[in-house]
Amino acid sequence: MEAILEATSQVLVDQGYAKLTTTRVAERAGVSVGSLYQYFNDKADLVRAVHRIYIGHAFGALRAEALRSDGARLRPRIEAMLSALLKIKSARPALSTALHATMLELDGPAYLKRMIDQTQALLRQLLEAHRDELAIKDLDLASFVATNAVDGVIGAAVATGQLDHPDLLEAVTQLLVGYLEGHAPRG
Amino acid sequence: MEAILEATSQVLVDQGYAKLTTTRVAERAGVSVGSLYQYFNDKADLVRAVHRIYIGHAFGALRAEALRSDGARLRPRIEAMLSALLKIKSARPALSTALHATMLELDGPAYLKRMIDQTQALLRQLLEAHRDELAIKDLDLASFVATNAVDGVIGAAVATGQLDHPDLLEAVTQLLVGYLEGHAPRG
DNA sequence: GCCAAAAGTGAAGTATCCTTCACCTTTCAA
DNA sequence: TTGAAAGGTGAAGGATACTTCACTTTTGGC
Repeated sequence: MEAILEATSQVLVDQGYAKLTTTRVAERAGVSVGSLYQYFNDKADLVRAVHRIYIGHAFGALRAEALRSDGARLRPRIEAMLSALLKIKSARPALSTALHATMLELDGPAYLKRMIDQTQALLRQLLEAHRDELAIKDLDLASFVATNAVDGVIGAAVATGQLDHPDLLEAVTQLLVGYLEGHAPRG
Repeated sequence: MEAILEATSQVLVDQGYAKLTTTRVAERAGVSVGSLYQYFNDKADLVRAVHRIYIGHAFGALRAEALRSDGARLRPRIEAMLSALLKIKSARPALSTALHATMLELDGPAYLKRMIDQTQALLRQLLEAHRDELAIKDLDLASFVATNAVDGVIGAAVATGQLDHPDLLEAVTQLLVGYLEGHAPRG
């Protein structure tokens, strides 16, 4: 089953979901087509499983980093979390892009909503812990904007193969912290 | 042909690319399947055409807004362009999301690269015109980050149906301007 | 009114693909 | 050793899709 999931990831990365067939996955996994259906209900289920694992991994790392840096100032905490995120994406850049595209196709906007809600909740918790350092009126809006801004930048960096740009981490950190700390003046 | 393109958009929005068949498109357009192939080479070509038109529309509006606001300060210019962008997305929110997902599936990361390059170039021009107001070392990095941050936030807003949030425009403007103007202090 | 070119039609050909299931192989407790 | 349960196999069924092309309809210049 491990082999099946790995095969799915590989086919997804270098053929795309449109060309991901049960036969191809089985072939690459070194098992027969029938075996796929022993573990997964159908083709979509297979991809969702890969995605679930990947996402669990990523969120786990982010949550862990949030805990580990508890007590520190906002900026270093955010930088640590962003650094963890970059590290995860760097491990298998193409996979995260391919999974994103596939889930978008499979579950449509509903998928995006789930992702956004989850990330937003994570960031909102962080912001609440640092509420006194900030002067944010609408925590929900702020975490929504911050979450998706980061996601946009990092997603683009992954897709264009610039994850290892030496100044990326600093730039994204600055984007986030600058927004969060500096958006009071206009209030 | 207009009808075919519109039918494609509609099917894409409420069925997704996986269920977009030539038969369905022809049906909704009120023509026969054969007619599709008189104007387009194949199914993918059809979707690409819709996308091309949509993107041309969007970039045209952005460029126009950039010209119209020539001479003004950076912040109002950016706000004007963002406002134009929000207006375009508001017109057919589901379409922009559906097209994005489909092109991602069709052309993979290559599609993203093209989009990013185009937007980045547009923003870079703007930044160069205001170089004296800013203290940016790496214009490329700055426009990359800014571009994709905005794209991430607005894309998420579209997908979650929050495009009409009253404070969205102000928040995104602040995100962008804050990043561009305020990222010197660390240099 | 005529006719050739352009536009339109849709049944049929060809190609995959997903999924099932009857059968085979391995595992392992008794 | 035995035999039943669990795991694995892959050919075949059933369904759907893309694309083509011989044929019909419309258009528009003369």
